[in-house]
Amino acid sequence: MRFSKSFIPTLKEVPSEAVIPSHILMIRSGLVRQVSAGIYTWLPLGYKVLRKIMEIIREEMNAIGGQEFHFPGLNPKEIWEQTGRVEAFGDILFQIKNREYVLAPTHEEIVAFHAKGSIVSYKDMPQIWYQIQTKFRNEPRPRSGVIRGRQFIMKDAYTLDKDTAGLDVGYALHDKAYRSIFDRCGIKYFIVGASSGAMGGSKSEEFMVKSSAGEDTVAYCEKCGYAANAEVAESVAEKALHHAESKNVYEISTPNVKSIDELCSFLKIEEHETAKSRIYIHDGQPVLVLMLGNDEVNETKLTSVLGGVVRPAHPDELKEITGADAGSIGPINFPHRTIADNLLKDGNNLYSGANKNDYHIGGLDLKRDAPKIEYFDLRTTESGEKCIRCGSTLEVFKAIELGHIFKLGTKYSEALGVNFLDENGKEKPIVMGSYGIGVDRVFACFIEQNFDEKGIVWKEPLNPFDIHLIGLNMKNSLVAENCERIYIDLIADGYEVLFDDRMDASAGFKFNDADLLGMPVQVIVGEKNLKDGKVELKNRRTGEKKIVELHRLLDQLQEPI
RNA sequence: CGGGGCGUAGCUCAGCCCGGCUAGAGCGCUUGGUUUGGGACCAAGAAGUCGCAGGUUCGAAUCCUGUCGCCCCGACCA
Repeated sequence: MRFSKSFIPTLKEVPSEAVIPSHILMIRSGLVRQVSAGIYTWLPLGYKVLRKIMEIIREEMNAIGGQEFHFPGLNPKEIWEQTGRVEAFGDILFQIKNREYVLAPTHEEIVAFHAKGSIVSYKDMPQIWYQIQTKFRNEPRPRSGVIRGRQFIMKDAYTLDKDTAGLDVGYALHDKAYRSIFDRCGIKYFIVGASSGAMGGSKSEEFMVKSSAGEDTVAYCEKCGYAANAEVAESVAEKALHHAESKNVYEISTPNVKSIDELCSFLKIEEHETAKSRIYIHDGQPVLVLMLGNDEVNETKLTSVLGGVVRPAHPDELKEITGADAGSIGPINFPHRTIADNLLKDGNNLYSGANKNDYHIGGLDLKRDAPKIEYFDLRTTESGEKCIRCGSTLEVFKAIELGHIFKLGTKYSEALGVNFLDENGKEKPIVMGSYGIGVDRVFACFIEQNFDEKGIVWKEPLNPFDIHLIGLNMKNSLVAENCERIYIDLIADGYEVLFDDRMDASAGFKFNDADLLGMPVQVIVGEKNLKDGKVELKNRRTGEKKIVELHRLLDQLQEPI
């Protein structure tokens, strides 16, 4: 493709609306343009890459027996009301003003609609139905470029099975297909077991990419692959000590000591010898939550342990409940329920608050002094702690969800009455699975993982072009003529070539555009080398250059630069 | 939805606090010329209802009120 005739609007300056690298580079290199918050146009070069991603997805979905559909984006609202999801999605669901339609944020309802009355026998299953299509969600806050948009492209697939054993098979096939898809796209990802949330259903896995632009926090072990959402992640951490000799409880005056840090430096003790108290209100009743040292309470774990509604106590409630302000609260003589983190079990000679302002206690023996205490895993996992599976070091970081596979079960088939007859002539609801991939996110994540200070660094197979042919000074007839011939030869040899044939752009301008656009190989044709019958090859990723004989160009391209 | 920031030429931004000639710069664009191995140079030029509406004032990009949009943090997130 000739650059001079292409719409590739590159930008020298960093667009003000973009913050993360992929977003900045997608705009600067003319791949996308924003139309409104969370709404983007894919420009030709970007759409070319997007099509490559979609084609990989298509191939892998077809390989597991998937059949491609094209479901409507516009859905009757009625069908969404039948599954209760108008309410479940709430404001996220776009609703059409002048007709009773909604813009589909996903397609379980429509799949169930088509299955109903058509998939009527156990002999009709299994089925794998999928599509690659635009989805609409009224996100309250779109962000990070195409990573979270109000309109985005999703590959969504659905399995229809007669029983859960069949569902297990379909789920495993998708797990395999997803690994192939992300592997082929050259993306570094990991897999997290997750809760299914508002989709309904049981088992699910998320395919994640590490990124500071991510919306989930996960704990990950590089060595064994253990990965979990930080809300549920477990780790091995050092327990509180149990000393042979248990001291008696004694009061210590600690004026103005409010935090564990201050307590440690005031008493010259280790964090590990202290027990921190936090007060929560659980269904209206106070609960003291005791943590070892400075460990943070994981409120998701706390909520799942307690059930019901849990919130931190307000500062003015603390005094009323404990007799002291935050910083001096402790478990001794606390008149309400007390729960503690597992790490504190059997701990003794601990320091904690005295429930009296400006006083702490020493010699706390939990078994002896707070016998009714209950122990649970309540702590927030932090980077550097040990993996519960292999003992290696865990890392905690932000991540982007690229794909999600669910075992839905019969939620939608029951709601919409999608039944079949089994081997015994008995009517049963179809068992469904649902599987999504954020196609634009694959694109953005690839860039997040493949760029440098000059621009994007594409690699096979997503690169929009194989070769960026740069003609320096196209007004020089020697350069122009040779470029034209090279361009034709490269295409004839099967390469996809972007030919920078612009007459008026200076050399430096072209070099910088080429680095920004990031094709894997640059073929640089200038008067200097051409006089000796040579051209230059540059490897975009390594920056390495090689001067080669023009007549040996095609051979040289076969070899690493 | 809570907190913060921004809206002036196609892009990046200055001017606004402290109201006052004809609203600026760089990049980009047009024309002509000179250049051509790392974002060239000279000359001439086109281009803005200062987001929108209302108000205060002799006078508003600038002050006030409202409104819309965009970005960031948080909440939310199949």
